[in-house]
Amino acid sequence: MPSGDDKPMRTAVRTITDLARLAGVSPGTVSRALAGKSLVNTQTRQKIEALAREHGFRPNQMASGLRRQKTGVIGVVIPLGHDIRQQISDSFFMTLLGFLADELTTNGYDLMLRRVVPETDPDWLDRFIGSGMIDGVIVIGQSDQFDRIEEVADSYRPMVVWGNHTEGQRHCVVGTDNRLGGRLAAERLIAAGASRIAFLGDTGPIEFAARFAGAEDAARKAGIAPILPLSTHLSPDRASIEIAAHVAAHGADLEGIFAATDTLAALCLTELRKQKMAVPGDVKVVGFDDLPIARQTLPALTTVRQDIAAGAHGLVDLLLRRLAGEATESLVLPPELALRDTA
Amino acid sequence: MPSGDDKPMRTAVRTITDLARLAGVSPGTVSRALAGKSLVNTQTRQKIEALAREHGFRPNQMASGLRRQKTGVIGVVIPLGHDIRQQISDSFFMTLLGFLADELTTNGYDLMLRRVVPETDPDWLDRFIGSGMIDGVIVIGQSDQFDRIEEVADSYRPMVVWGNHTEGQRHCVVGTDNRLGGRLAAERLIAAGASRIAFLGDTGPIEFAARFAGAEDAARKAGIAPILPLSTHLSPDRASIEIAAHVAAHGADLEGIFAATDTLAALCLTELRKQKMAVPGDVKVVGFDDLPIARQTLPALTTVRQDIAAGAHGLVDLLLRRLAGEATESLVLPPELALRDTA
DNA sequence: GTGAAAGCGCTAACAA
DNA sequence: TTGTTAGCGCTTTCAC
Repeated sequence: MPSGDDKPMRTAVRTITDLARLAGVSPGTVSRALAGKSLVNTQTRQKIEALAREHGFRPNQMASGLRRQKTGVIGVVIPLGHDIRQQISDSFFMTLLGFLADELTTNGYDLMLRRVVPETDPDWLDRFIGSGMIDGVIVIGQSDQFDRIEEVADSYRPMVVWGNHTEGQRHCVVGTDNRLGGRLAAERLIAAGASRIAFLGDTGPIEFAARFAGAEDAARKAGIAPILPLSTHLSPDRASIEIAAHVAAHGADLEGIFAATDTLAALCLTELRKQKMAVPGDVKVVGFDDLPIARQTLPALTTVRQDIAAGAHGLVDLLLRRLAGEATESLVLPPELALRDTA
Repeated sequence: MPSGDDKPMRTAVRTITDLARLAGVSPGTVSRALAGKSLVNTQTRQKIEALAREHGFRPNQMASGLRRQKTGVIGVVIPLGHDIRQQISDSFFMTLLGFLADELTTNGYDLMLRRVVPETDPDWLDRFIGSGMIDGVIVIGQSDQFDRIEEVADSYRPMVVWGNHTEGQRHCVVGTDNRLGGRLAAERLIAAGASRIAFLGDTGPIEFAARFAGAEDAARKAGIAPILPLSTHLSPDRASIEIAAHVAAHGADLEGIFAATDTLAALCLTELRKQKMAVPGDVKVVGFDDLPIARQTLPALTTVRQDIAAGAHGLVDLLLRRLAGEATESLVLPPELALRDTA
């Protein structure tokens, strides 16, 4: 390898002013040219673009943002409520995040991700919004922060939340009709012959509460015994232990289990197998979410599908509309039963 | 509800200057007070802090960033290579991302997430770095962009990459010793009695190539037949079909399968079951990653564990050091065999 | 310990 | 069509 420097040591072009000097025009013209404004001579524009490319120049987004009072960044925040650490690694949130990244990129926005623990930082939402770094915010999951979100929604428009829709709420939300989903799940269990049914999961979070309520609706309508709530945490480690105990205590009495998430359902199937209970023979199981894992459990899991891609699309679409000043309604997505082998 | 306005309509305090006026000091003093600098009178500081709290004021980060030439944001970029869309939702990347978010937050940084498709945007890395929005960048996965990353590393210091370490490379990388991991996997298969072994997955990506090479090392050392590479895509849909075909074509000849990822291993187990092959009786299987799913397959998956939390910690630690001007070595993490029931 | 003033890099009037 | 100019909100010398 010859020792010569191939690359000429050009003066670094770091600012629009540097580039202007090189092009023999004013900074304003460079700004206009690079921003694709119409009022620039084609030749001038081409010269500037060529120069920019040659020197790998890109306008500083912080400066541009400061001046234009917009950042081109959307904040995505995940409040970690009840179980501090588990939710984030929850496959559902992660999948949603992936779709969100795509949707935002497609619309020319960057994504700033923040995980917060409202209990230790009650100011989490205002802090994010007030940072001046984001043009709008998407909140993934209401956790136990419904009231805080409502308050903020009164004075801050560009916010959309993934979660449960409650009659009369003031913040714009996108989410599956959890109550209907819960009803579908329980109806399936009942149709498969179960009449002593349990709900597996914490009924505290509002989404789960709605799923539980939907199941109760179905039970009432069918005239069977009330749904038995069996509380668990969401982290796999704790949940496994809790599920084992629940199955040992109530397994013999149960004919159907409606798990609040597919993750819990999968753990439950493992536990039922360990305790020699046949699925769907002895007990039928229905999950919620339709994550990839639902196809791979044994037997394959019957579950309630949430359309995550549609959800992400809705979140971004509504947020952009609000950014444009539109007043938007919430979007409630219909769940759908994915019928497989456990019920 | 009474109709009166409880909240006094205060003049909005949006800038440090507004707050200065209220406090009867100069903007400079407010800046110093809020930044926690030592040279401010304690009384003045407290008055300013109280006022800031009362009005929910937070300094604008874009302005601060522009002035100080740093943003407090770290970019995390995921290049989507061979299979365009699948990798992101890959549970492994998502888990790593979760840990990264925590590590960065702990260190006072925000996280800007970007997914890029290098094929359609060859300039992906420079564009991100040049945006002026980030102080440093973490690249998750080398994909097929090894050379591009090497080039950039020559002139841009605050970058750390998750991926495979190659002798003599110039970019700072954190990752598992994939070759050693591959050797562990194959050695386990061999120890379990398999001597006709296949590698399931694309050997193109450098990480996977190293895993394959490690398995070949073990095969050579044990004097058994060379490892048979069975190529697949990573997206579950395509992979299922390909795996089904591979199993049908080669299943009878095989005693061991080393899958490039747990996700592929899980699909493979499903397929083997469908085609009535007993695991580990007829064929033994080892995965890679030790994702949560590995505990839930049937039989539970023997796999090679990557310590994702340690990886995230290393990435952030090295990046912060580089930001501080230190020259850092790459970090190669030791994989570990998680012995379960499939081999 | 505090104020005044300059300026980070960019954009958008307003002129020319 | 282009140049000039005045800031966006903040930090940081440099005086006092």
